[in-house]
Amino acid sequence: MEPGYNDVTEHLEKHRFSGEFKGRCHTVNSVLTRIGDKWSVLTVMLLADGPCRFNELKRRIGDISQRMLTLTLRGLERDGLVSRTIYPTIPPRVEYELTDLGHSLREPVEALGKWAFDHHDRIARARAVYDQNNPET
Amino acid sequence: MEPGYNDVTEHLEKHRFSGEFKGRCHTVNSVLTRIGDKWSVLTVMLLADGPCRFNELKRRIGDISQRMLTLTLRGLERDGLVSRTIYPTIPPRVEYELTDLGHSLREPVEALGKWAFDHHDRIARARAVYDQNNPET
DNA sequence: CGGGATCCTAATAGATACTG
DNA sequence: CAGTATCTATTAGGATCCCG
Repeated sequence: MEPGYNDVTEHLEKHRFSGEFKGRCHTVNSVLTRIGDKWSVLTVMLLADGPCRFNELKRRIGDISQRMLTLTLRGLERDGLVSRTIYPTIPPRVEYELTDLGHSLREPVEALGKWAFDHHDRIARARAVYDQNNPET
Repeated sequence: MEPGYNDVTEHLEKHRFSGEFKGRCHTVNSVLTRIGDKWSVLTVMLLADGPCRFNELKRRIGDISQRMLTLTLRGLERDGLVSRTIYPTIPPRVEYELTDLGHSLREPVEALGKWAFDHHDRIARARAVYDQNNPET
């Protein structure tokens, strides 16, 4: 499992009794950390269209390395968001597909996506102002 | 701006015309990457209660280092999600507070939080199953 | 085609010490 | 109190080669 997966459960155990609110936040946080990595959300969104093979997915994402796509898919599979089906043909054919759990993630993620889209210009402006007032190192 | 902020705008520029859908995804992604870091969401959630001083925030979060809290707050401030007010008393007093933009982020984040909370047991089980079937390296 | 294994770099987190 | 500076450990991510 090489590059460290920060474990939701462990994190939960550690913080569950340190206050309901904070507990909830750490749960949110662990999920955000999980799907907030560089490729997970994009992958989930692309898989929303339907099942997809490894290399097709790779092409559609475009600038992802083979390694990261593999790791991303393994992570999503481990969390039960994506299923992996092997067709033992020659050449081999492997299809990835969103599970129900994976599909259920779309709604909140798209809500956040909408927020991002609605406000990204405002964020960009805020950054410009900030950078203006805080000269480069 | 030391530890690299992956720049929303730049990312947007690069991907805006490579398809509306993918463009949207990259936008979502950049926002997720931003707020998906280890502390941002937790910080925003705690600030939702009202203004808070640096060290009080640090205490409430508990296991954050001074450095990371500073970096997190700077990032949030730069994105216009948090305001920083200095009261030039002795000792100095600095209050952080959510801006309107920051407050508007709460809704989608809480939606995701709810999802996380509703499904984290299912995710944990999925992981257990996966790890069962995929013995440790 | 769909990866696994390996090597390498860059980004990020934490610890510690110091400062106005 | 509210940071900055510095140093180190850990992680994420890319490149490359290989294999069934």
